[in-house]
Amino acid sequence: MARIRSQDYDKKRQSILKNAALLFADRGFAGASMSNLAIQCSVSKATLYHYYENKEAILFDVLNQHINLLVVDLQAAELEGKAPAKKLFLAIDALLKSYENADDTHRALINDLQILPKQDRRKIKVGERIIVQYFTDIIIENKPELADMPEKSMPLTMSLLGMLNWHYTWFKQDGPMTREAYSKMVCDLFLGGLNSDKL
Amino acid sequence: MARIRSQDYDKKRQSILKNAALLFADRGFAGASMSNLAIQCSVSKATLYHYYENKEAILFDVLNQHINLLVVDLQAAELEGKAPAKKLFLAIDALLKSYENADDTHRALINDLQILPKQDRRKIKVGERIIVQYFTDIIIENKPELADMPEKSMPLTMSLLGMLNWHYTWFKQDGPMTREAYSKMVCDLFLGGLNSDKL
DNA sequence: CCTACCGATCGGTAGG
DNA sequence: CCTACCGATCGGTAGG
Repeated sequence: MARIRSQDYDKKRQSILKNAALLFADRGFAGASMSNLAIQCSVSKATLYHYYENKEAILFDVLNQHINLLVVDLQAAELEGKAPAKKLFLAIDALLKSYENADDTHRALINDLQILPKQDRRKIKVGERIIVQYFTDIIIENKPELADMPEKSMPLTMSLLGMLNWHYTWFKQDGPMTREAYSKMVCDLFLGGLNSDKL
Repeated sequence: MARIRSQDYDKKRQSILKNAALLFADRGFAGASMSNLAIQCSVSKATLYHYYENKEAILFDVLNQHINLLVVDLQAAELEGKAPAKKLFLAIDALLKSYENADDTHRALINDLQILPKQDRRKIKVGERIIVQYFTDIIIENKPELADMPEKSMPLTMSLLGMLNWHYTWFKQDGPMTREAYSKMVCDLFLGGLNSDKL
């Protein structure tokens, strides 16, 4: 017999995730209690345990869905046949757009990933590595001689990702610069530096 | 009557701070208990409350000492009379060197600053703003027309600080690139981009 | 600076 | 006999 699930099972699960990400980002994993989360979700604590085995499983799902969405959004960028510089801009912009409205989950990833047991942490890191490789490949397309210099291409990739991953700490939605304008600035800054004679 | 302090009062206080930073970075502020900390410091829990009024006061001191040291180390860099590009390199290198052995406090700053009450948070942010201004001034020295364009210089400064503040997530002490070599790479990358015709 | 505790709240689970 | 929950409370531990 097929098991029957509540009509809004997925909707409720997503609501738990959304609220958990907010709480984890706000107070940290340990500081966010299951009671807090239950109230935030307008369900009983027991209901949370119906959807998730324990608190850690919620954190894992928050981080896993976040990293999966980033990968999907990046791979949805249509780079095929574009010039290398254009590809870099599109990739940067796709990542920044994916970060939009995901500040909470981004914070949770940065702050709380290490709390997960090794096994789970490794699964998240697989997604992170895909993103790093994605950008490394585009950077190498822009400067082919880096292909055989991982000791240079790695720090360069991490520098680029540093700019993008730090963005949430200072960017204001209603500031003087749009997300897309910042994508362009980062792309120009990075490529300008990459192609200067010093590097 | 003057109160008498234990001979090693300051030494013990620093030991508490050092261990607290480690615990906060490892488990987050809420996840690090005063009991954990007492054991880590080989003192009783009551002793901790002899040195600090409460748990938040320890966090504040960790973050405050960290940010103060960063400011001091930056201001100790001898920039006087150096060329603008050289100044940028020296400032970047001073910050990265100051981060050395301070990964825990850096993590605590990123993850747990928001937990402090507004008043305390503001005190820490004063130090952060000094550092941002310090780099902005040097960037403007390297590209004077940015002086009247804060809507451009601000994102540029934050991009540079993003690279530096993200460094701890991937840098390995025994990796192929030294801290100083990375300072040089970041400096060349940033100045190369800044002086390219696109920006 | 210690042991011995407190009010409260933690993550998780019982019966129905 | 199932699922999807609820009110109440478990044994331990938190900050103080």
